[in-house]
Amino acid sequence: MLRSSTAFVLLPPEELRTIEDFREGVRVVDPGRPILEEHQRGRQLFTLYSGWAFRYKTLSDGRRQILNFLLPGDFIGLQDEFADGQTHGVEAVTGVTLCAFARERLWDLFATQPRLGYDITWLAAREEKMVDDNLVTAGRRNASERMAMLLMHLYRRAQRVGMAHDGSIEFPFNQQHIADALGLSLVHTNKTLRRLSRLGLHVLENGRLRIVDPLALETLGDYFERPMLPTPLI
Amino acid sequence: MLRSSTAFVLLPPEELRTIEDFREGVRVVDPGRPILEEHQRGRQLFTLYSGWAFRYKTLSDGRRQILNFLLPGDFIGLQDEFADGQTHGVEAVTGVTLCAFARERLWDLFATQPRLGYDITWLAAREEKMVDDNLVTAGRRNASERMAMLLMHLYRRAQRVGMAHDGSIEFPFNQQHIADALGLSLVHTNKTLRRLSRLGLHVLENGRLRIVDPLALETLGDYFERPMLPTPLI
DNA sequence: CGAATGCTTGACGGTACTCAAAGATTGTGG
DNA sequence: CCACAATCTTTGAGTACCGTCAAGCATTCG
Repeated sequence: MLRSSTAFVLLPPEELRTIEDFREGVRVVDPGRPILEEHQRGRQLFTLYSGWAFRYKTLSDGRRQILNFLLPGDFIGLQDEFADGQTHGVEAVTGVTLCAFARERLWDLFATQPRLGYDITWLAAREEKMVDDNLVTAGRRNASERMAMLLMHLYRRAQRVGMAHDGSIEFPFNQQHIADALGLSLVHTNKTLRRLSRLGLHVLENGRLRIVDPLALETLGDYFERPMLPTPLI
Repeated sequence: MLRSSTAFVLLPPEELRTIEDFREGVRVVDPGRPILEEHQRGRQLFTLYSGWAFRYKTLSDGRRQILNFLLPGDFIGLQDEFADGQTHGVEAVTGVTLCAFARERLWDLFATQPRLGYDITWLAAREEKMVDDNLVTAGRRNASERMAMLLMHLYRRAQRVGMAHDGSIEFPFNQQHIADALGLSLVHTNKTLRRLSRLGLHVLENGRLRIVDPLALETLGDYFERPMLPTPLI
C-alpha cells in the first residue's frame, strides 16, 4: 500500500482520520482519458494513488506543452483553487486510481487541521520546483541534455515510490509525450532518443526503461537529483 | 501604500496584527544584487514591497534561465522551505524593499492563523501558474510569440499593482534579462525586439515600456490575461 | 487481414545560435 | 567638464540545431 512506502511521512492517527473523512470516494480513469479538462475548474481535488498522469497546457492552435508528470502521491487540482479561468489539463497515461476530495472543503481542512494545510503547501512547493526544472530544460538545454534529464528524472521518481524492479521502470509514454514534455518536435525526439540509446546510455523496450549509464546521463543533463525528503501524503 | 491597492484583498485587523508580529524587519537591496543566493537556503522569507526582482536557476556552465519576475506583493522563498538543496536564486533588478519573516515561524503561522496559511498557499499556486505559462512559452512558442507574451504579461502585472502611468510602465530590464527569461540568445532577443517595435507593437525607450497595440501582441502571443482576482498580501 | 497507431529514417529548409565588431549610453575619475 | 572605461544595444555574416515533410516499417487491435 502506498502509505507504507518509505517515501512518505508517517501521519498520526488523528490526521489520518481527518483525511479519511475528507475523502469523497475513489475514481478510476482509463489510459489516455482526461482527469481534469483544460480551461475548466473541477469540483474535486485528487490524490493520485496508482498509475502515471501528466499536467499540460495547449496553445489555441493545438501545440501542447506537458508541464510535469504525476506519480502516486501527487496532489492534483490545487492550482485551480485559485484560478482565474486559465487552467491546465490533466490526463491519465496508464490506468489510474485517484482519491477524490470535495474542493469546497479545502478551506475547512486548513482551518481544522493546519498540519494538513501545511502539507498541501509542501506538495505545491515541490511541484513548482519540478516545473522550475522543466523550464530550465526547455529554455536552456539542448535536445540531448533535455532527454538525459527527463529519463533520469522519471527513473528516480518512479524508483522512489517503489515502482522500479530489476533496475527498470514501467515506461508507458510514447514519443509524442516526451516531445511535448521537452518542447521538441516528434521527429527530433525520436532521433535524440535513438542516439542516446545507441550510445548505450539507456534501453527502452517493451514499455520499460532501463538506465544503463546513470552517471553519463546525469552529467549530460547536468541534473543530479538529491535524495528526497519523505513527502507528505494527503 | 501597497496594501490599499485594489489588487489586494482586505484583511481583518486581527490578521493584520499577526502579520505585523510575524514580521522581523525591512530589508533594502540594491539593483543587481542578490536577495537569495542560488543553492542555499535562506533563514528568512520575504514579501516584496517595492521594486522589481526575478527568480532564476543556472546550469553549471553558466547558462541562466529566469523562472519568473517578481513584483510588489510577491512572496519570496517559500519553495526553499521544502527544499532538498537545489534552490533557485532571487536577484533585484531595481532597488528593492522587502519585509522579512523568520522562516522557522512559518509553521507557527499555519497553526495559529490558518487563514494566512491558506493565503500563502494561494500565492504559491499563483506563482506556479506563472511558471506554467513560462514553460509553455519556452517549450512551444517561437521568438516573436515569446516576446509578445512577455511584454503583455509584464505590462499587465505592473498595471495591476498601480505601476502604470500614462499608459507606460517602468521597464528596468536589459536584453540579457529578457533573453534569459525567454530562453533565447541575446542577439536573437535583440533582433526580435526590434522587429516588434518596428512593426509598431510597442515602444521601449528611456527605461519605460509602452504597449502600442495590445490586441496585436495578445494575439501574436496567444496570451490573453484575464482580470485577476484580488491577491492576498502577507 | 486491414486499419490505426506509433516508431524510424532521410532530405531539406528555416529559425535561432555563435562570432565579430561597431555604435550608443552610462558611469567614473582626473 | 571632459576623457575613458564599462556596459548595453545593434547589425551583419556564417552556421547548426532542430522543425517540417514524406515515406517506409513495426506493432497492436478489432
